[in-house]
Amino acid sequence: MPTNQERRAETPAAAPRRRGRKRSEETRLAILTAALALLSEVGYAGLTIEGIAARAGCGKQTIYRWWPTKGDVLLDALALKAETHVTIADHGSYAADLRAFLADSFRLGRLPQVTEVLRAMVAQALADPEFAGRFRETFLATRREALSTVVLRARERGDLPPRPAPGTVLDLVFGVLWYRVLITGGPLDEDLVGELLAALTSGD
Amino acid sequence: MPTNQERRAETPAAAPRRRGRKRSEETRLAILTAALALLSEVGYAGLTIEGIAARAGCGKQTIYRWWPTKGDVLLDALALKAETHVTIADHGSYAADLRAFLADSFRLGRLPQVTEVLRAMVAQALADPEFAGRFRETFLATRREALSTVVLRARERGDLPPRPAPGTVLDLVFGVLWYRVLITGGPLDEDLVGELLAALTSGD
Amino acid sequence: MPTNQERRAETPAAAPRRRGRKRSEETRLAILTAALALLSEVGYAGLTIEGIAARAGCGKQTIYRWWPTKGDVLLDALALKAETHVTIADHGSYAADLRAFLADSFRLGRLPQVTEVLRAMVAQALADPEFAGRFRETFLATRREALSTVVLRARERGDLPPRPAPGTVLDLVFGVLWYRVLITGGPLDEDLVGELLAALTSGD
Amino acid sequence: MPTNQERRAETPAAAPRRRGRKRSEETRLAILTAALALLSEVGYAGLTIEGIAARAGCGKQTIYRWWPTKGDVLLDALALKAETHVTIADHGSYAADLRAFLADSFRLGRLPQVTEVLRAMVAQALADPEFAGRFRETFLATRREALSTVVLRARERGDLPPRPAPGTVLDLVFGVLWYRVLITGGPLDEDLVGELLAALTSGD
DNA sequence: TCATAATCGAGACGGTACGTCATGTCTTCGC
DNA sequence: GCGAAGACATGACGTACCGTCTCGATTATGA
Repeated sequence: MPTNQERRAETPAAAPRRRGRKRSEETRLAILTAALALLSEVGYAGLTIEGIAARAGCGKQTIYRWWPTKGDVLLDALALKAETHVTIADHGSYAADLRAFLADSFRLGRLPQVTEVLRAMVAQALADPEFAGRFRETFLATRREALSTVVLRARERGDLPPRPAPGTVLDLVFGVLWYRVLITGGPLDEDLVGELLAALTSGD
Repeated sequence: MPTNQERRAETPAAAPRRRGRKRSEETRLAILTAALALLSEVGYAGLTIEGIAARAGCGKQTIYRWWPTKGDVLLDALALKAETHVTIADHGSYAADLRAFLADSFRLGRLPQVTEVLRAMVAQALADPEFAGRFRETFLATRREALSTVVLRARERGDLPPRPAPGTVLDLVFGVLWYRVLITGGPLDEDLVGELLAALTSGD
Repeated sequence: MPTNQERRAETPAAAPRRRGRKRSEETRLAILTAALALLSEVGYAGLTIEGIAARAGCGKQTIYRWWPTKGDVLLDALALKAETHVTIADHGSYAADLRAFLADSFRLGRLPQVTEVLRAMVAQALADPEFAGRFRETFLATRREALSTVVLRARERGDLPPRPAPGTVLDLVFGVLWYRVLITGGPLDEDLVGELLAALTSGD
Repeated sequence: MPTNQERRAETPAAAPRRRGRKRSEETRLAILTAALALLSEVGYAGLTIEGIAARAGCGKQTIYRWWPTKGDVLLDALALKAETHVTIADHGSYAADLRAFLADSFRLGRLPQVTEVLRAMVAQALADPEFAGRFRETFLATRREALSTVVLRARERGDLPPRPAPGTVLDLVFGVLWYRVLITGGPLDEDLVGELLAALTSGD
């Protein structure tokens, strides 16, 4: 997952040398860690730049210099915290690939530390269209791409039911996932994997 | 849809006698109208109790007296604004019932005034667990109940595919719906109706 | 001491008959008592009409109907609480009369319940010129009149030193008294009586 | 007159190094000026922190950061506005010293801008015991000390009447002064100087 | 005896200011 | 020039009272 911390890089190729004191990696980690800790303790609404700075032992300006919003801090923090990769290896059939993808995704979605951040980022995205764009393009896009790979491979293999269309498959899968995470709090368990597989593969 | 404005009513049956000046219905409507207008103009993050009071020409206390958060104001405002009923009449088959339900729901979900409020209420729910409870029990519960009626009727009719299970059907339908409304902004169109019908009725 | 509770009496002689429910004496006493109690508990700054009404078990309007400010409530309450008369009987000499007057005044001024109210009324007078007028004309005037009687009697008797002038005597006596009550919190004791007598009678 | 603006200074000698942005002297003066202007326009009761901030063009927090109450703002503003020194030079006799002190004090006490602030500060002191302490220790103490110097010098010189005692002299002088300023609004004129001199020096 | 009228407790109303909190910007000092 | 500390203008928070205004329920005349 790409991070969004390179706000100062004017040109990606040139200008690798910048004057003055270098960015403190130590401080950067302190900020991300503090953000995650505070998110667990006080929730997204109670999370403040001021609080993160105090907890991280840094000045507010240091945060504002590198991240535009608290949501962006969390976006980076997520990459730090959880190994967010999911399996897209070829298991021989659409059903097997899909099962593996779902199992991986749900495993992550059962970690409270992960769902907390996910919920926080949606909250930020709902309040801030610019962040919503960054969120979609960095975080969401990689997830959709992964599942997309699985679906397209099934199509090539000739093993994909005619309906639902590939785009809809993505929306159905991520739909239930986010719906349970954001709204009902329902479980992401083996049952749901079975139900989804049934719904998405029965038309073959 | 039940509203949540009866904060003072201890017992629904008893206590028909309340002393003191009565609540001003005029002011109540002014507040709900102002909240909706401001939501469109400045978005949920920019919506403030102070702003609503100013626009409605009332004191802040009058809002705090009757609604605990700005989300609750919107919850009531939604009931005022849109006719939120969906069809659950019997059309003879599961597919027909489902198609009617989806058409109705999507029609509402295409109104920007409605999706604005829906997004705002989820934002509030993510930031405020107590509101989340009220939101689920008042707004979401009635939606789920409607679709539940359709599904259970199909089961009695013997017309419901063995999978997905009734509960999962609800999660799949509302999952895509909320996913598009909250996250991708994708369309709630006739195509999606078809895709959903295919996924939910193919297993028979 | 005249009270200021007759706000409705248009003409003192005529119109003794008014229709409708009579003023509740019970409530009036409850209000005055509550005001004094609260003054002791929370101080003048913390004293509110709302608090008095709650403590007295009456509506706010009932207070506003009869008294224009909380200071006026206290003005009436003072008459209820303390016997505020001072001796102006003739003791044969200016010095004796003055000593008796001072002893009486200081005795009252040593009661915390009395000084609390005095301080409160000055606070109100400083914030509210209209009340200041009522305060001067009702409460202060009677005090000054009493001492004035003593001084003028001495002049007739030929027993008053040429200086300070009668008006200044009043200002000196009440000056120290209020200064200690309002500002330094110094004692109103026998010593002060002696000092004042020395200063005011030495010129004879 | 010492000011009370050094709330942060833990030790007067140490801690010369403070990090972060320095206090804005410009803003400080704007606040004091605004407070005085508003006091004249709307009186002490109508004076609000919010109003001062608006007039001074600063945030409320900036006022709360440096002064605990509006009275403390005025306490500092007084030092800014009026040259509050009084003469305590040796004029050769108690009577001459006293006359000079009174003339100086009364001259200040005839300036409406000064009496306004004095009345305001007493109002605050009556409502707020903690402020009363600060008021006594900073403002009042220096006034009393000045007159005390005059009186004690007279005692050394052997020129002080046996009564009233030095402490009582202070109370008598400041008593009349405050009584006229706070309560009767009587004049602080040459007549009063004469009367006071007569009362305080006749016992020799 | 019954309408009229004033009072009472209660409590909602439009306001204003409170004192606090967090925002994002800025200035200052030390590394 | 980065980073900490922290002052600054801004603006919303949620609360407390203000003084006014209905309400329904009590009393009291006086016609």
